[in-house]
Amino acid sequence: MLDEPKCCPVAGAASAWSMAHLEPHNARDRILVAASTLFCRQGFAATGIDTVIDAANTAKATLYKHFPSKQQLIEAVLDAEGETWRAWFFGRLAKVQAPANERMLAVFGVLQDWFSDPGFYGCPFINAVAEFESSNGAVRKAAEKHKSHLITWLTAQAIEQGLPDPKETTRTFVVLIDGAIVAAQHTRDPSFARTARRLAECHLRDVSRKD
Amino acid sequence: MLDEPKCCPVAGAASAWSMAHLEPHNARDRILVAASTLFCRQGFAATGIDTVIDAANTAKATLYKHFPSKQQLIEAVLDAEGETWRAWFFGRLAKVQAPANERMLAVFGVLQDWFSDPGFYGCPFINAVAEFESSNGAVRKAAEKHKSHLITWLTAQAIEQGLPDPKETTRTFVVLIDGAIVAAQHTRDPSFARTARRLAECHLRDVSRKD
DNA sequence: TAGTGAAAAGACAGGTCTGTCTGTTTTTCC
DNA sequence: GGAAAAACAGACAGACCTGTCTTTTCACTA
Repeated sequence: MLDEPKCCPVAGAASAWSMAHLEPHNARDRILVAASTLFCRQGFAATGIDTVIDAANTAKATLYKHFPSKQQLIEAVLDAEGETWRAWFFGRLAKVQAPANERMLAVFGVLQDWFSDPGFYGCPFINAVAEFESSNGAVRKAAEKHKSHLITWLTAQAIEQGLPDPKETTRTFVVLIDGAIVAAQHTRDPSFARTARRLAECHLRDVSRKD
Repeated sequence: MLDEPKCCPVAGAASAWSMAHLEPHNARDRILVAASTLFCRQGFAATGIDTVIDAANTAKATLYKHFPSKQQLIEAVLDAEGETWRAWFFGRLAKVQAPANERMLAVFGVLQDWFSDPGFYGCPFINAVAEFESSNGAVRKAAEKHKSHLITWLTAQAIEQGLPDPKETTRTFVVLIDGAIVAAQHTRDPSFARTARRLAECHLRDVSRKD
């Protein structure tokens, strides 16, 4: 999806972080949006192809023309959902006009907005890896790819700040981001983003002092 | 399981954190152990009853006599796996002869041992909630119950240390523990436990200073 | 030794799953 | 307006799913 921008955000949709809120313009996009919604809310294995067909108001042959197997549909959903989420996430962060220090901490404000959405269901990649664990290499690869984008961004910020050990700071942020996501998903309490932010501030103070 | 201790650890088993390494003494325990292993490694929905039967070397009628439905088997597995894990985890922590300060930080050492086990597959409760998300209330409840044990222990430690805000310290540790688990699961790198520990130290220094 | 109950083995029903195939209708584009 | 591509509708095959049921085996006990 979105090779050419055939999907555009629904007017006034609050939840630009998810594909589920795009207005699909063709059968392929409709299938992707429906599959994404269902897979992420009911599980990948628990959602049947027929359910996707019904939700997408399409035909079986059409689905299998665009996505030759359910496995490939799952991969396409993760790919598209990841791209949508990252566009939203990094887009929000790019608007932060502040020193790298503050921009890095702004991550947790954006996360809190995500957690506060009533449709928040956790991170699709964390959920997918949790569901398939070791039994689906392609899903793990998709998750790795997604996380590598995050890591690249975080490391760049750490370097821009001139922190002594950018890699360790990145690892620190990864733990905090994953932890906040899971805690918020389980408790439905978005304020775990604040808890994570406080820890991040603590870490940044700590490593700056050592200079 | 374990109403009376009919299961005992396999001699020399390194991985006492999981039911999968107990020596089952009757059909019911064999089913629980097999189901636990399969559910946690291939997913709950993706694992069929017949697969469990085969792995447990038992008969279908026997399984359905002890667990009237797959849903109830899932709940029993989570219950038993949680109890086994907590017995291992808190047992390890109880052996730590040190001030509450150190005992709380010792959590991350125990976690690292868990992550280092080749059979580590993440936290069964995080994985189960991820798989079913909102579509299975009983699973969410089981996860809540498990986490509440952890929270009780953490809060008690924070109070024993005389920390100014035990609840906030507990929330902090919850984020760090969840984050370390997920990061280690995805990367298969146990040292995320150390990263989390450093953050915890940072937090404890911070809240102690404010006294 | 006869009886009792737990477990094994596996056939079976009824439903759902993925994926294929055959037509018909709609859209698109020249 | 007419040809080509795309999408719709749905029957169908074959596998697999959960859950029930019957029959056989076996261990223990009165």
